[in-house]
Amino acid sequence: MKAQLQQQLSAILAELQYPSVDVIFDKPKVDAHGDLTTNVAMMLAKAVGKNPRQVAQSIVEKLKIDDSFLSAVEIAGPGFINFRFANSYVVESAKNILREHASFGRTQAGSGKKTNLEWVSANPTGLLHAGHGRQVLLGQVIGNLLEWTGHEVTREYYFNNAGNQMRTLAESIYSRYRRELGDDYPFPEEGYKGEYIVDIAKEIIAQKGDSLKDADGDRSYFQKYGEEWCFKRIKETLARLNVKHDVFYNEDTLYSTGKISEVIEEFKKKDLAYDSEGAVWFRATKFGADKDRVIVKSTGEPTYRLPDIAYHREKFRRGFELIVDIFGADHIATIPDVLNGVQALGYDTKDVKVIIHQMVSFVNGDEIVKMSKRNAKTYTLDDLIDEVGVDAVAYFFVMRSVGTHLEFDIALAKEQSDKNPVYYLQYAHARIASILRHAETEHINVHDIAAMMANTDFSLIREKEEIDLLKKLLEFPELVQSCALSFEPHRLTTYLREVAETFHRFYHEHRVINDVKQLMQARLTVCLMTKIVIANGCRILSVSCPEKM
RNA sequence: GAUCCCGUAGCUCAAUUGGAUAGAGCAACAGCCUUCUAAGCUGUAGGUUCCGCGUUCGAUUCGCGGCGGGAUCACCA
Repeated sequence: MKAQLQQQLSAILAELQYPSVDVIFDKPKVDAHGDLTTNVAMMLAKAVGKNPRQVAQSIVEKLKIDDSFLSAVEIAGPGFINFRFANSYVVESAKNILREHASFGRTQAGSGKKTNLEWVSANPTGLLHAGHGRQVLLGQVIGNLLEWTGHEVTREYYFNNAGNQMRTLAESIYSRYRRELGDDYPFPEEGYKGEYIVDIAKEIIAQKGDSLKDADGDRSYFQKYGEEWCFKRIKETLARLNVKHDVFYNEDTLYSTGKISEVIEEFKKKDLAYDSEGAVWFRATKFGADKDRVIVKSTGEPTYRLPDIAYHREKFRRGFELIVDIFGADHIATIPDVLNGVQALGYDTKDVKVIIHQMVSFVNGDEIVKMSKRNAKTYTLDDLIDEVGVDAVAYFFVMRSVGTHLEFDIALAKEQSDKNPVYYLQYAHARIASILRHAETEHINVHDIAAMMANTDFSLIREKEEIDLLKKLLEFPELVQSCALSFEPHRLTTYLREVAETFHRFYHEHRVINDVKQLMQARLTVCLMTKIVIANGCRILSVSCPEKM
């Protein structure tokens, strides 16, 4: 429809010898302005030397409209041309929802682009805390959106099980181990204070007793044990949220295969790196940074920048055409260095999309929930899931745009009432399911979609609330596409809320189960279409949609 | 001090990526259940979109300058 109109309008512009401009359609906010609007007349007004409404008039006069598609074309406001869909067009289009059902909303906008999505990537030195939830769910939903738009997505988790942090982990466990055995052993200055360290130490005692007491500085057992313990827990937490990574990429492979030294040499050859004070420096100032950055410490160990750069290069080498990273705002400083490094190696950074989300704060009603790391008792993501449930966690973490700080109200999230937006959405789905169950007692097989289509007289779908609802449902594929391409999953929650709202209004105005068999059938079909869209949307959101509440 | 993000109704946030009368949810007030799920619906009230200047037919959106909040500025990741 859009494409057709676009073509026709472009032809008219040419015929009128107006300069050619892109004909773009928007969906007006206000119902009175129709279903599609274009601002071409305003764009042209100046060049043509006429006022926008006159320009619009001249265009509309040439327009041939097919009234099975459009019921009205109007010039409005400063010079908008507004189009209103005919009901028959809306209803006809809506049949696609039934035809495609579980795939309705999928498009090929990504045209099979090989995409690497990296997120979570927490090192196995501890548990995921509640704040990690935002990243976990953002990545999950963005991954789903990319799949729904035809990207070929590899979900990846990058981790480092060597270096400082892991040594600290081992040292922390060892210290707790000795203390649990009754020794007065010092706890490392920057050690991990969480109580899970004590749990790990106790497990080791249960298995090995005090046999590791005099390890003579060798902490490898503790490190390995700690790493495996933490990773197991992290994966379990992710699994509760249905998050599953395809690849766990170990930073160490970058060393063992020589990718790190390769980058250093290449940088030096290009005069992008130099030795000084016993360290190797990256000429970040060449890319506008305020000072150069160390990439290899005087101890010989690289800083995080170097492996990050090598890692991104490997992503390109592995054939990915789109590379998506999700980071919290606390990592913001590292991004320019990595991008500059990758660019210096000859790759186009426009194929790297870095999504930075702002931090999360937790409140419980009026009370601020602290999750200080100094505190031994941290609030973990598991704790949060236990408290509010998987669905609320999934929904709440993506319902705000990534650029804003997210305030997560635990009291609201666990409230099973209309205040809670998750329940509002799920309730709409359950309500429809309930209606469909009633239909089955009327001997209508609502699961046989082909039969539903065949038995429905679509011309009976004509109430305003029904048409409004179908229009809303028909926005779904384009919305999914737009959310995916702009990496803005929160807009999906906004949309689904509107769907639920539009459905409730329809439900309130029109009785579905009624004595007029044909009318009932038509309305059941509308219900089924709505159910399909809500279910598909929920699947993208990783939120369940219950048949009963 | 520098860099990045944010500033919209009492609170939490949207706003189709520059469009028309800035919208939802909570909270407040007033209505609607003998009938498919009231976890719902309808209505009322609530605004100098932080301030100023600019760009243009048109700015919450873009640019510049302030003010306020957050994050980051390691030979930690």
